[in-house]
Amino acid sequence: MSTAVDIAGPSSPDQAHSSAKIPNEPLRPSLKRSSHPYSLSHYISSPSPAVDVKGLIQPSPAQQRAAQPGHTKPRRAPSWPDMWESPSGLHLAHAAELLMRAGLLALTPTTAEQTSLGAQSSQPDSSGCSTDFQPFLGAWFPFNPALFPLAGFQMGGGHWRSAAMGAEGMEGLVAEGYSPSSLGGNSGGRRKRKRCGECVPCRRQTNCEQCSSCRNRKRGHQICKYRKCEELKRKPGGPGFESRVSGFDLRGSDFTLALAQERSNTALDG
DNA sequence: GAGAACGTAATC
DNA sequence: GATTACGTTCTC
Repeated sequence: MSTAVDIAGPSSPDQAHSSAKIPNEPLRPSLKRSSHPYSLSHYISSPSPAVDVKGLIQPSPAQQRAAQPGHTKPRRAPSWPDMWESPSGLHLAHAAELLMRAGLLALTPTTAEQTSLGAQSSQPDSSGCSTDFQPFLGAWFPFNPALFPLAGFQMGGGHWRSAAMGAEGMEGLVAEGYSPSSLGGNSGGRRKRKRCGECVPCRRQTNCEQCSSCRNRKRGHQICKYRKCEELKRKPGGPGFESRVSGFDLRGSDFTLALAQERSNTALDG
């Protein structure tokens, strides 16, 4: 079992079976083929000396039970979906907090970051929207750009930019999930979007095997409902489509609530 | 409108 | 060629 931090949740033999074709990474190989030289584990493998990240970022007890041998069915605890797999994104908040505690996420940008990000993220995009996560975490939250290329994307002026593609003019379309090949225009009109790789469902590594999509995979040809990319759920050009990137669908949601709760717990612990 | 079924693009 | 999964159509 890998000791690398598993952002998307638990893994177990049965889950390995249930997602036989799902790699450890939550992303499809095409996204995995980023030009970025490091994996997530690379950034997490050198935790700050004061905090044991592996100890902090662990599956829930229910997941630990599920990961134990002998479980033949991914039967979940009554609390399912738990924090790690909650479609609401709570686990993202938790992970962010944990990373911050571990010093893996800076609360304030370094000078270099400010400089580089000032040239990228802080620039308003065409819609006048700048990328800033401060409202969501109560502090400047850089969403360390080094992490984004893991999915082949990186932040850029409020749009996702394909790091692998590097086609500036395509970033808007890439943000909408269109693959470069699908943008060729000679594919007969059928354009398949790709998973963003960054939303909560995309980060899930395992199929629930219980939703209708999982149960009916042969006929349905659909990905697990809990792994269905939030971006792909939206229709291109549909309402709210333009805000999907900067907001991560967490604006005003239980994301900040979870953070507040976590901080409250921390204060109590401390 | 939601979910199921199907066609098929994309990938391995 | 097999598999996965997005997009569309159909059914309720």
